[in-house]
This record gives sequence, structure tokens and C-alpha cells, in this order.
Amino acid sequence: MLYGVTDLLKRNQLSVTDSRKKILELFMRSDGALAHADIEHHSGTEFDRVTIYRTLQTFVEKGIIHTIPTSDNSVRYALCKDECSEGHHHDDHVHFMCDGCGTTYCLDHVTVPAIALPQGFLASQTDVVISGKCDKCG
Amino acid sequence: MLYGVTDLLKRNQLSVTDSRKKILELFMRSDGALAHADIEHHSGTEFDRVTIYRTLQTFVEKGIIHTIPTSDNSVRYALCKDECSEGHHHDDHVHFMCDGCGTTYCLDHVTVPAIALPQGFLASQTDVVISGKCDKCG
DNA sequence: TAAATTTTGCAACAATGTTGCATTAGTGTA
DNA sequence: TACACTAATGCAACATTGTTGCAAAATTTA
Repeated sequence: MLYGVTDLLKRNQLSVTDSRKKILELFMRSDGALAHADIEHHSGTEFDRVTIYRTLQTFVEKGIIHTIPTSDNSVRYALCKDECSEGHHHDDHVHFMCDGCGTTYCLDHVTVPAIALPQGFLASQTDVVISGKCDKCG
Repeated sequence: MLYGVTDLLKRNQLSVTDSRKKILELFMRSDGALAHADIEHHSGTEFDRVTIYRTLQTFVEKGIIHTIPTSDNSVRYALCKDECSEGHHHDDHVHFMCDGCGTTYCLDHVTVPAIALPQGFLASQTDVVISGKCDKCG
């Protein structure tokens, strides 16, 4: 698993640095999505705030993680289990935000049904954010 | 129409003030959703930044407007044509963000299909954000 | 119109995000 | 392994966004 992180960084033509490894591991260990603040807390004072911002930005650009639209408009990032390591398959995600524990889940295996748009509207990406109670809080 | 704004405020037990009237009118005139910054620009230096924040917050609480989750995580607010004036029917909205002109549309009449969730997950609200090209930019 | 209530604007603050630049760390090559 | 080269980090300073308390002003109620 440790080797996996290094490998993933190299496949994306990124230098393998401490911060990148630690942040990637954090994503891999965590169940749901992470906000910038979560990462800052977890890594303590180890990394500069700016480094975390830049690392997240880089990961998004490389398609390693993606942002999740949330109704409370806090920025959240998630690593998609199967797809992201392979490339840019970020369309048609379903995300679930639990009102109870606040966790954001990336439901990779839930399919988004086709939605009929008005005349002249052309969809390129569909984001679905469902809120409610997760299996632990139900 | 001017009377409508005043009336809407009164129905929601809110004092009828300049800022509330102007901001409501702005929403009614605008095609799509508005960000805080849009409102600040449109109203010039007429109102304090804080007043705008508080007005939007009040409107959200009263169910006059609602927030839209966006993938770029800028907070946007929209007035829903038919429903919001009557109460709190904010479930199952479809929102459309145009990559061309940046407008966010509130597609009130598009129905959200049911989405099958994993065991134990219970949905209370579903937000769908579709991005692509709108009928003016297609 | 006067008293009671609500809203506004100001000031100060907190949180979040960005940029430039010198220092440090990582990479490729001999 | 040591070197030069490139990329990433940390710091400082700044910009933007959002929040809170409180006195002044506007709105509502009687």
C-alpha cells in the first residue's frame, strides 16, 4: 500500500514528496471525502497550509482526486476507488452526505439515471448529491 | 410586480426594507442563480456587505431562496419560480450550470429520477447539478 | 405620533484561499 | 555516489469571504 502511493505519484509524473505521500495515504485510509480543514488537522503542523492547498490542486489537475459539490458549500475532495488511478473518469458521480455524522461518501457503484433536459441544453457532466442518513446513522 | 415583492416579504413576516426589496427584485429579474458577489456588484455600494449576507441568510431560512451546490464551490442562491413563494418545497431540484456563459439555471420542471442507494442509506434530499451548454450557448 | 421591535452599517475579527520568492528537497545523469 | 537541474516547500504578505457585537436608523405596532 505504501508502494502504491509512490507508484501512483510516479505514474502521474509527480515528484514523490513527504506531503504528497502523507496526504494521499490520508485519502486512502479515510472512508469519505475530506475538506481542506480535515487534512490540516490530521497532518498537524507538519505541512504548511499553502503546501496542502497546492497539493490538493495538483491532485485535482492530475485527476487523482476530485471536488464534490456540497449544499453547504464547503469544499470537499475525494479519491475515487477504482477509476481515478486510471485516468479521468469523473463523470456521473453520486455523492452522499450524511446529516448524522457529516461524512461524505463517494458512491462509485451507483449509476446516475439519464435526465431529460429542456430543448437546447446539452449536458457534459452530471453531479448528484444526496443527503440523508448513512448506514451507520440510519 | 413591485407590490409582489412587498407582499412576499409580509407573508414571510419580514419587515419591508429597501435592501430586501432590491435584492428580491434582483432575483426576480435574473434568469439564473446569483452569487453573493453578483448581488454586491449589482447593488453597488448601496448596501453593506454584511446586510447582503444577512438578507440572503434570512431569505434562505424563510424558504424564499435556496442554495445551490456547485462543483466549483462558489455559493449560489436561487429563487424558485413557483414553489418557494408557497413554502418549503426544495427537494429534488435540478440545476444546470452553463460552461459557456456561466449562468446557473434552476430547472424547476425537470423531474429527478429515483436513484437506488446501497443498503442502509436513506435519502432526504437529492440535488442534481448538471453542467454543459445551455440553449443560448449550445 | 410615540414606543417597541427589527434591521442596518460600522468596526473588528476569523477563516479561507492566493501569489512571489528564496530555500530545500527530489530527479536524472555520469 | 556526486553533481547539476528541476520541482516542491515554507514563509510572508496579501486578497477574499464570511461572522459577531453593538450603536444608530428604519420599520412596525398600538
